[in-house]
Amino acid sequence: MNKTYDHKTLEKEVYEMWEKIGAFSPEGAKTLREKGGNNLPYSVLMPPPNANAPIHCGHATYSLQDIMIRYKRMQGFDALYLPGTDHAGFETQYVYEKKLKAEGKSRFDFDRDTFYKDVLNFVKENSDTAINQLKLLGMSADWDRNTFMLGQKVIDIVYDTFIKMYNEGLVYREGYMVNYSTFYGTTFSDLETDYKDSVSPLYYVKYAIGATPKKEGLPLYMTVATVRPETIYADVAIAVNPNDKRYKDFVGKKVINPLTNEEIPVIEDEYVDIEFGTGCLKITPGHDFNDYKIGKKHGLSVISLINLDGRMNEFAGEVAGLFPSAARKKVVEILQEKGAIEKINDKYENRVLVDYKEGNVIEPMILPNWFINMDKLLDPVISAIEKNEVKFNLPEWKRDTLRWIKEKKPWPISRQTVFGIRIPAWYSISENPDLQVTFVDKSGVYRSGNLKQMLGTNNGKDYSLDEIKSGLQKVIPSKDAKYLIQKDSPGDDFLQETDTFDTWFSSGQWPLTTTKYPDSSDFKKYYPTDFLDSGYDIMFFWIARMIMFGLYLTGEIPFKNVYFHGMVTGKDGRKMSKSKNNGVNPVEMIEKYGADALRMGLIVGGNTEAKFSPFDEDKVRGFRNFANKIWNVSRFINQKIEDDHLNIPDEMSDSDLQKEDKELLSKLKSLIESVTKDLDRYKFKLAGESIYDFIWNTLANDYLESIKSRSDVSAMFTLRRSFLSAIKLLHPFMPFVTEAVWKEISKPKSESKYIIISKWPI
RNA sequence: GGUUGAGUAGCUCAGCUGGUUAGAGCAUUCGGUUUACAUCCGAAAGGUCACUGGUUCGAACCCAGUCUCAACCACCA
Repeated sequence: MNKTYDHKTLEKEVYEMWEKIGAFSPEGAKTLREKGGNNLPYSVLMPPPNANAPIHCGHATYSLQDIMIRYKRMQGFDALYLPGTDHAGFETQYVYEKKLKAEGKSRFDFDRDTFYKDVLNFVKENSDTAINQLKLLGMSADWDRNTFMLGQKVIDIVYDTFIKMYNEGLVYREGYMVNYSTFYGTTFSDLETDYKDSVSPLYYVKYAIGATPKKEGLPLYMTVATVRPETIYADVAIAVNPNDKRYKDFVGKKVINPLTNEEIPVIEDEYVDIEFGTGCLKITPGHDFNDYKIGKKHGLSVISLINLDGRMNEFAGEVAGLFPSAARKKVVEILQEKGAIEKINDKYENRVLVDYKEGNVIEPMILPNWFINMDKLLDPVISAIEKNEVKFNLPEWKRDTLRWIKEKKPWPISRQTVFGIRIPAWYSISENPDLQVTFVDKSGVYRSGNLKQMLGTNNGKDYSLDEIKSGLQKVIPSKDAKYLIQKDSPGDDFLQETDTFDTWFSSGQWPLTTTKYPDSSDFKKYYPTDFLDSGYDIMFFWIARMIMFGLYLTGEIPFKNVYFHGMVTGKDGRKMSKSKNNGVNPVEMIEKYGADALRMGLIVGGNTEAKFSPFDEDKVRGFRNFANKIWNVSRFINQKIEDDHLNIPDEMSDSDLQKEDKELLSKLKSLIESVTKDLDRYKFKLAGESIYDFIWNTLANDYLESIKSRSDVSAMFTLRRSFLSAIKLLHPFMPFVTEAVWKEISKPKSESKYIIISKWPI
C-alpha cells in the first residue's frame, strides 16, 4: 500500500469495479451477497438532472440519496436507486437556440418537427455529461434502468393520464392571462419571470364625466395615472377605493374613455390604493393581472389589444399595427392634442415584468390555455399529508406544502415551446374555419394567417395542406375551437395542437414513468418508493404534483418520506453565482480532494437540513485528510499483524480481552446504535460526525496509540474489529476510500469480498 | 406588504425532547515528531449563546417584545 491515499486512481478503479460486478442493481447485489438478504424492496428516485447540462454543487446533495441506498443495501434490502434525466423543455430549447443564434439562425427558420429532432439530437449528444459526473460523485444508481423524460414509454404514460383526466372532465380549455413574450413567442411560467427596475414616464390622463346626471359642483373629469396609455383602448372601468371620500359621489356614474369615446363605469374595489397616484385606477382586464382579477370579480368584459406577433390589433384604433412602445408615443400625442393629459411625471420609478433570460418585456395577455381542474385531485393529497402517510423531514415543510395545496389553484398546463410533449388534441380543419397557422413554406419563408384562406384559391398565394402540415410551426385555434382528445391522428382533416405540456406535467409522473407503470415488475415491487430527496424550491411544482398524480392513478402515495435539503451557497452564505464569484465546481473539487471528501464536506461539514448550507473548501480539505487517516490506519493494522506474526481469530470471548479493549468495543457498540438510529431518522450530519469522531479520536489517537507496545492478539483483534465495523458505518458517506481499504485490509473469512454488499454492523 | 427562517469562538456551523464545565472543522499561538499518517501529534488561547423581560429547581433551547440579516411569495397602477 502507498504511504498516502491516492483518490484520483483509486476512485476510478473502485467505481469501475462496482459497475463490473453489477453491485448497483438489486438483482446484482443479491447474487453477490449470496445469502442473508431480506428480499424487502427499498427504492429511491433520483430527481432528474437536466440531460444537457453539467452538474452544479446542488447535485452533490444527491449523496444523501446514495447514503440511504448504500445503507439499506448493506442492511440486506433489495435497494434500487432509480436514475433518469430530464428534457427540461424550455431550458434546453433556450440553450439550443443560443447555439442557432451563433450560426445566424433562429427557430423560425425551421418547421417544428425538424426543430424538435434537432434539439433532441443535441440533447442526446450531451446527455451523458450529467450522468458521468454523477458517477464521479459515487452514486450507486442502477444506470441500466435509466429513464429519459422524452422516451416513448414516458410519452405513452403521460398521454394515457391526460386522456383519462379528459374523460373524467378534469381537463378544460379557456382564456387565461399568461406571461407572453412576443420576443420568444411563448408564455413563461411565473417562475420564469422577473421584475426589472426602470424609470418610465407616468401619465396623468383625464377621463371626462359622462352624460349621466351629475351633482352640482362636481369636477368635470377624473384623472388616472398610468404608465401604459396605449392600453386605454381596452379600458373597461375606472376603480376607486370604497373608503376614498374624494370619489364617493362618482361611484356608479360613467366616464368617457378619452380614446374610444365610449362610456365606462366607475366602480369601487378594495384593491385600489388611496395613496397612489390620484387614487383612481383604470381597469384593463386584457393586459394586467390585477385588472383581470378585478374585472372577473365585477363581471367586466375583456378586450385584447395585442396580437401574438406583438403588434396592436384592430381594437387599437389609430395605432393598430404598431408595436406597443411606438403605439404609446402616438397615443400620448393624440391625448395631448385632445387636452386629456394633465401632467407627466418623467422620473417615475417602477418595475417592469421581463423574462428571466434576457430581460425582454413580458406582456400579460389572454390566451386559450389547457387547464387541469385541481379541486378534487388535491383532496386525497391533503388527507395523505395530514395523516402523515407522506412524512416530511421538518414540520415546516409539511405546513408549507399543505398551505399551498389548499389554495387549489387550477393548473395551466400548456406551453408554447416546441421541445416537450405535444398535447394530444386535434383540431378539425373543416369544423374550425377560423384556425390560424404559422409555417415555413417550401421555399423556406415564414408564413402566417388564416388556414382556410391559405388553402383557398386566390392570387396565387395559396398552399397545399401537405405543404402547410410539413412546414407547420404553430396552430392558433380560437377560444372555443372544436377538438378531439386522442393519442393518434383522427384523419387528414385534423391538425394537432402545437402547444406542449408544462414540464411538470410529465415530471410530476416521474415515480410512475421510472417504475414503468402500470404493469411492470419494478412498479409492482418498488412502488411506492421509500425516500425522496429534493430542493425545497420545487416543493409545489414537483413534490405536490407527484403526490397528486400518484394518488390519482394508483390510489397510493408515490413515496413515504420526503427530505428537503437546503440550498448549497457560497462560503459567504449567498447564492452561488458567476457575478459574485463564489461559485464552486463540484468536478474540480472531486479532482482536488476526492468525491468522498466532497460528500463529507457537504453533508457533515455543512448541514443539508438547514435552509442554507454554505460550501467551505477548508472542510473538504479536512475530510480529504480523514480519508488519508483511514488509509493509514489500515496500513498500520496490516503491518503490525505481519510484523508480529499474529493470527487473529474471527471471534474472541470477553474474558480474553483487556479492560481497554472492552471499553473500545463498548464505545463501538454505542456508535453503531446511534449511527443506525440517526440514519433511520435522516440525521445525516450527526451520524457522519460521530463516525468521524470515533475513527479519528477514539480509535486512532487514543486506542491505537495505547496498544502500540502490545503484541497480544486481543489488542489487534479489538482494533481490527472496531475499524472494520467503523468503515462499514462510514461506507455510505465515503464509499470510495472504504471500499479501497476493504480490499487491502486483512479481514475474517466470514466477511464479504466487497464492502458495498457487506453486512451492516449490529 | 405577506410568510418563513436565522443571529452561538476570528470564520463556517453543530448543540438531537429544558439537565454537569456550551462543542467541531478551519484559522491563530506554543511545543513535539527519522512516525501508520507532516494530509501528523500534544497543548493553549478564544464565547454576556443578538438584546430586554418572563416561565422554571434549572434556559443557547420554552413564552412575549425589540433589533439585525436572509429567503420565498405578492406587488408598485
